This record gives sequence, structure tokens and C-alpha cells, in this order.
Amino acid sequence: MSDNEKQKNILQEVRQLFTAYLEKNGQRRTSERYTILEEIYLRSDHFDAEELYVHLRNRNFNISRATVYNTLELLVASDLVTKHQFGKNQAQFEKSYGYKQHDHIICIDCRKVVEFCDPRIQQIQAMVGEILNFKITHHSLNLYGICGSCQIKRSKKEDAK
Amino acid sequence: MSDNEKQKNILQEVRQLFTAYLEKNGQRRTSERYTILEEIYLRSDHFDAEELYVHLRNRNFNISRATVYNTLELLVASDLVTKHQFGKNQAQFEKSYGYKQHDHIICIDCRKVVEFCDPRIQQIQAMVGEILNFKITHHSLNLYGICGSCQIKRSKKEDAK
DNA sequence: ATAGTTGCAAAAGCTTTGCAGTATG
DNA sequence: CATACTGCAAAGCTTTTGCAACTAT
Repeated sequence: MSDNEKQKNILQEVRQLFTAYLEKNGQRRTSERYTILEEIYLRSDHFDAEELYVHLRNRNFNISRATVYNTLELLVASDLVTKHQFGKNQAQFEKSYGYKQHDHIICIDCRKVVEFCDPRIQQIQAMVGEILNFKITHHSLNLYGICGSCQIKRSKKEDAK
Repeated sequence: MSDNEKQKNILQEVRQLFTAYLEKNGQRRTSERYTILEEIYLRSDHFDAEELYVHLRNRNFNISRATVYNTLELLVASDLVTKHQFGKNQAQFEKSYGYKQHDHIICIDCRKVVEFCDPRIQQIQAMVGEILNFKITHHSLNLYGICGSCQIKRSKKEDAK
């Protein structure tokens, strides 16, 4: 199956999942909501609400900020989108269906975000949840540091002194 | 040594550390900055900028929000205070000197925050940093779920149906 | 003396809300 | 056809900034 076909499959699946969620929760299936879902799943990695809003305007969809925020909330609630706070006061979002669980490492200089996986986190999550009697639904692990290219930039600055 | 004496010791130590930081970075040692440092170290756990500001006003310190924010930034930079984003759009802070490294588990119902430690996180941090060539400075691991008492509340709601 | 800090208030930036009109079930 | 949803603009909150007064060095 080609990558293109895979993407079409995923799109179809998330549409179905979203429909199921909306029906189950007595919410209407509006064209705006499906447009937003699709734009997110056609797009790449991480984005914020404003970026998504501008992106939709550029594509000539007349969808307001209010609807973008409203729909993002629904998508987070339906587990199709994940919300992150990478230390700024602006939430970042990411499609989550069809992606394996992962965490993030963030460059504190250039704000680049890289993903990584480590199975031990699941174990920690399970163990800590049991000890403290929490029913854990999700987690967020962010590592912060300086990426390779920013390390080089910094050492050049040092040399210049 | 009594707890009271321990706290006095810690206060003295953080004041010295803060002084060292300010001197090293050519910043002035103002009374406002030390007042804020002390209030944070006399206070308990987690707080946000506004809480701290109100707390200071209540104690008849005439310190502005601007100074609170400015000083919090210095304290974070000097590693005496840690900044968190627990999913809301408001940063939370916490004193960090004299406390062993820990992470947080947050109840998504009542927003209660509990601390926990797991040495494996340090290992993950070191390993991932090496693989991805990041110089890691810090991390943030948050587990989200439902705490014991909120689990009971939820099951009572179910029963009521 | 003089540049960094402060308090105040205004501004900025992200997100939510109120309202009148629209479209879904 | 009832009412949830939408777009728009205004309001709400947290955080930042501009400025005149102040003060640590």
C-alpha cells in the first residue's frame, strides 16, 4: 500500500471515529468540524490554534477562531488530537490517530521539537498510578535542552569573544 | 536539628545562592527580589504569579506584578524556582532548592497535584539526549488521571443514575 | 552620577463568550 | 422547526511593555 493510500485510509478512519464521537455525545456533524479534522490530518506535526486558523483562511475556508477552538476541544476529547504545553503560554496540537505513542524533546534555543519513544515510560506510568491510586489516562514527558546545531552556534559565539 | 532550624538554614542558603547569581550576572540586589524569594521559600508547594502577587499585597508588601514576573524569571534562571505548565494557560511555580528531583501526577477532575520520584527518568533523559545529540538541561514528566477520591465521586454519580 | 529597577497602567497575546443569524437532526 | 452551531467582535485573563520616579552601586 502506498503512503498516499495509507493517508487516505487514515483520513477515512478518523472521519468515522469523529462521527461516532459526535453521535455518541449528541453533537452535530457540521462541515466546519470535518474540514478542520481533515486539515489537521493532511498537515504535518505540531501547530497552534492560530496557525490552523490562518491556514484555513488561506485555503479559503470561512471558519472563525471560535469554531477552531471549539472543534479542537472536541478533537482532543475524542482522542484524535493531542494538546501540548511546551513551556510557552500557547497550546500546541498534534494529530494522534495512527501514530505510536511518543514523547518530545524541545530545544530551548530554537524551539525545535523532536519526537522519541521509550517503553520505560509506560512502566513508570503504570507503577506510579498503582502506588498513588490514580487511574492514569495519559502523560506528557518533555525533555528540554540544546540541540546539536544550537550547540554549534553557542560555541561559535564563545569563540568570537 | 528541628524543622524550623532546617528551614532557616535553607532560607540562608538560597539567599546566598541568589546573591551569587545576581552578582555574577550584574543584576542589582533589591529588597523586592529578596522579599519575593523569601515568601516563596516560606510558602508551600505550587503557586501561580497572581497568587504570589496577592499574597505579597496581603502581607503589606508594595510589590507590583511587573516585579513579581521579573523576579520569577530570575529565580527560574538561577535554578531556585521551577516553572511548570500543568495544561492550563497559567504557569505554576515551585521552590526547587533543598528538594530532591521529582515529577508530578495531576488529577484531571480536581486538579490536585502529587509529587513522585522515579530514578528511571534520569536514565531515559541521559540516553535520549545522547542519541539525539541534545544537551539536556531539565525535563518535565506529568502523569494525568483521576485520583482516588474523584474515582469514588464518579462511581457515586454512576450509582445515582 | 548613572544605569538598572520599580510601580503603575496600558498594551499585547491567547482564548472564551455573547449575540444574531444559520443549518442540522 | 427547535436548537445547537457558526462567524464576528467584544471581553477576559495572563503576561509583557513603556515610562517617570527611584535607588543600588
